[in-house]
Amino acid sequence: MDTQKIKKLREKLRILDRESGNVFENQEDCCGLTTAQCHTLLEVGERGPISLNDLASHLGLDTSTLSRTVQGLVLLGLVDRQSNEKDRRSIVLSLAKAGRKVYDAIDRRYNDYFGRIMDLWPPERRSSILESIGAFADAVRSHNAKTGCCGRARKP
Amino acid sequence: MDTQKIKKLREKLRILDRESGNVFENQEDCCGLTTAQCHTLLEVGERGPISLNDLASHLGLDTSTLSRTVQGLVLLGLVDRQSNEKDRRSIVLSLAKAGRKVYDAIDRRYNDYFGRIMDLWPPERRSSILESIGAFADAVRSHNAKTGCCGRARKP
DNA sequence: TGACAATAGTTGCTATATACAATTATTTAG
DNA sequence: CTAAATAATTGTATATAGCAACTATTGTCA
Repeated sequence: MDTQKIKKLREKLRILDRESGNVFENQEDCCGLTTAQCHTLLEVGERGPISLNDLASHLGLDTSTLSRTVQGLVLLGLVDRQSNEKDRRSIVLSLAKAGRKVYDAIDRRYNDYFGRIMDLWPPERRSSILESIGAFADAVRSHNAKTGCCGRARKP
Repeated sequence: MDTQKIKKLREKLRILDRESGNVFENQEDCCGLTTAQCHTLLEVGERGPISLNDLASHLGLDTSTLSRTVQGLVLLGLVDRQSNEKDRRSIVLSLAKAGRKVYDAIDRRYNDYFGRIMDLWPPERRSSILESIGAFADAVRSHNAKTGCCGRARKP
């Protein structure tokens, strides 16, 4: 494929990374949480109850890193950390009551933010954009998985 | 717009962020450079000669952060840092000869990587995906700029 | 079944990346 | 000409991350 187009794509991806990466990565919009805490809380909300190990895989993080981030959320009373009775090595993470509230607030803001952007286009255009981004993201992921190219979570 | 679709989009964006963010963010593929150095070198290659200030804006970084990253690249002999004779407060960054070589190597790998992904689809599909990602990235950027939503580079 | 391997999580250590505040040198404005 | 503004650097602090070592379990197989 034409190198110029690829370079253009790379530039757009950089823009997307910078611009959308920075959205809400500030304490006001993340309810006083740090970026890592915010991501972790959202992920627990979406996937919980979940073990630390599984969550680390989804986030592509080392368990040691996540362990500390979770520790912060537990101390803030936002996440519950219970021992799994079926396998007492493992723990079960879920949203605490206060965590649910914070999750909902952040979730709503994210939805508003991206909703407002998508509303810039007419409906068919929206679907096409959603579809393209989805296809591209999936392709990148499966390509990485196939080639073992990157991301420590799948290296070994 | 439908909340479910927005949440799906957010998930795809997270995947994209994690997967494509991690591409080449390892020393083997970045020729022994750190992530920040790698990004900076690429940006100097694309936009140089450029002042530290302007480069920091493009990267959305504080000048102090970039100053240190550039310092590393200068010490490695990859970037030239010259004083601007028109305004002696400012400096002019450009690729050194060795930096050009490293730039070319990294650039080629990025192009190969994304080229291989785009080649998964037939040509019309490719154009549509490129177009969608471009439009979305631009929309996010202009939305952020308009609302002053985020990114320290534009906060003041 | 009993030793040894594998797994889940935590903690110690270190490196990287980043921002804000203060400082220096220079330029621009009033 | 002095004062404000600007570009870069340096001092300091924090967040994020991974690897290695360790503990506590669970699983395996001889």
